[in-house]
Amino acid sequence: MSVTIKDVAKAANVAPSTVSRVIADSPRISEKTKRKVRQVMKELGYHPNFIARSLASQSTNVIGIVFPASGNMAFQNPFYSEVLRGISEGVHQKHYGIQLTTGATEDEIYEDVVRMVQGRRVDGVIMLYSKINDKVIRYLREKEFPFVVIGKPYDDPEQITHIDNDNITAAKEATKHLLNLGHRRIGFIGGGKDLMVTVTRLEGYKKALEEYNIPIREDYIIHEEFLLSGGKHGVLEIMSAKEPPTALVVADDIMAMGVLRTLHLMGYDIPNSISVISFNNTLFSELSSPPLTTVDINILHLGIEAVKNLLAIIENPKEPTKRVIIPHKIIVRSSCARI
Amino acid sequence: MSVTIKDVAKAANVAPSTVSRVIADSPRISEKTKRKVRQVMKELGYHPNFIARSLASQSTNVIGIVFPASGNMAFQNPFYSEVLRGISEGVHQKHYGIQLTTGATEDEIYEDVVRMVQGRRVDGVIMLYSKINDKVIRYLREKEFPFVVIGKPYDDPEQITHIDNDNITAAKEATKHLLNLGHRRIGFIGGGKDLMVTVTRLEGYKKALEEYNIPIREDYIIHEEFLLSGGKHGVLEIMSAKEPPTALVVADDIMAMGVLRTLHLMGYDIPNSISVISFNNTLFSELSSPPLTTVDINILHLGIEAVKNLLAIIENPKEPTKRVIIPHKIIVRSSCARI
DNA sequence: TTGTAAGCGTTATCAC
DNA sequence: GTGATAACGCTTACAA
Repeated sequence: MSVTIKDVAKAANVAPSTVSRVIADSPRISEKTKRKVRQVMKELGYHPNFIARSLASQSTNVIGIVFPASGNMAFQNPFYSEVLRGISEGVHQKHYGIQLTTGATEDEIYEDVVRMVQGRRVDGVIMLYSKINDKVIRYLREKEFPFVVIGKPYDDPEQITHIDNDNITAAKEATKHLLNLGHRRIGFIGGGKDLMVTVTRLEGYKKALEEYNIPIREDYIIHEEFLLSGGKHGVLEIMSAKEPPTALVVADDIMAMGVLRTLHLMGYDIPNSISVISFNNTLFSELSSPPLTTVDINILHLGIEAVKNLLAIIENPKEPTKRVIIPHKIIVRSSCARI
Repeated sequence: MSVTIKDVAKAANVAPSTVSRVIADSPRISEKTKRKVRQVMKELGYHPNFIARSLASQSTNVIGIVFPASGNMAFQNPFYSEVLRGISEGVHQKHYGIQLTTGATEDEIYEDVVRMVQGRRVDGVIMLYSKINDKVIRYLREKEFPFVVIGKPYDDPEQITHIDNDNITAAKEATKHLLNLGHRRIGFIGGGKDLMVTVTRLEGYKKALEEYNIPIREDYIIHEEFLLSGGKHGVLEIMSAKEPPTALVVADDIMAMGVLRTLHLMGYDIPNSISVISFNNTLFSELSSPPLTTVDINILHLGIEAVKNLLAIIENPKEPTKRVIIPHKIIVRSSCARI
């Protein structure tokens, strides 16, 4: 039906292999032949069949993107749109395509990845999350399939190329920001305990308190989902302590939106009766009232670097393992005040 | 390297074609053979190579998603995350994969689509936007390639299967909502003039005014980008009219966020000194202050229906053209008041 | 019910 | 420099 390499070969009076070489711009073909063949390709409206090429060359020029499994509500979080934007940018110049997992549960996503990998649909994979004991990662490592993770891998981080922020330091700085404003009763609201971002940000929070010789209180540490509702539940719980905190470190912007709103409903005035600092600097933090003081983690670059490093691995499987740290920066807005 | 259909055939003492038939669950194979072959597949850890299958069967089980070209800032708008969620949901059960365009400009996206289509990488395409004189649509129609559009096609809408809201009626109702609250000076802030959502929503706005015998004022109609900044510019312009409007119809939530914020900075009190109604009912509208009265267009179902209809076309190219209208509903919050 | 063999459209390995 | 020809891993007539 559609025009193939053979049609071009016939019309140009050369062999199919020659046409293939012209496509690959092989230096072993004379300029004259190249010109002729290209001319014919244009006339006939030839476009290479990538599927056939993939089968023959054992590579697809497509990379797979693995989303986390929060009932697919993950999409709600602008973090993913933004990181996808970065990935698109990185991938586009290199003429790679991207394919997404579509599963909603952990098992479905695992199946998606297996299908992508075993089905030879992709040349490599970018993991958009990192959690403790993840079977997807285990699988990818077993297969020795090219992949990078955005975030800090739980097992053997020195053996897995990953793109991350220094979340421990970032959280430490965020907490110190509060400390420096005079707060001493500071709470932490994070996502699931098994998510590495939560783990590392919690660690930074604890370190800051330790530096100030402030004892860690378990009732000041709450884990909820990275959703609006998670923020709501978290704040209800944490503020029911006998001595409620005067400031909150919230591990995610969207969660912080829930926190802000609930606090407001409870009658708190932000930042005067309670301060809130959060993470990610997505559009939400700019738009909330009051605008959120938040840690900008440069999501776009997480995506861009992920692609860059994954492609390096794909092109050279012996590429040494790397850890890339994207710088962060506290963006001071109006959700924190001196106590 | 990895286990193929031949390995399975050998191990199970059958022909490759038999294995192939077992995979396809052909009724012409005895249960006994099926059991045996499946057993061997499990033992050997066989997984079909989709690329090879695609080449042989001339179908990929992948659909392409085409994003609009607003310098890729489109991702900023939760509309796309949400519609993608719907698409994922629809696609997943059918075991289809999704591939995204990654281009940022109109030309890049066009190239992406051509590569997807000519490269036989996808079986069909979902357009996530609709604009006047779009070369992507023209190309898809020329090729007679399966596609559906989310939104109303500009040319020959009766010849293109599309999933849409009744945006004219929706905008009419939104405007009447304002009219019923006593407003008579009502402005419209929409996206680019070439976007069909803008065109249809503007039309609905005009119709409502006409019904109330209110003359259309050109200085009350503004076109800006569907971005935060678009809302800001739009409101600055519209409020500089000699007789500024007392109410605004804004064609998009995120734009409305910009409108709200700018209005606030200008000293307006919403909804008491000016009312705002918008569209889409994304998370933003719930979180803004005041919460936005907005038209819920059921984005999730736009995505789900798009997939359903596209798959129908892929499976049966003779499938009649359809127009699917997803119901809308005004969600009353706190951004509109009686004048 | 199962096997044989010819594609699917490329790339890659030999020759010449 | 260019041309045959054999993969790549599967599907699908056509035979048996």
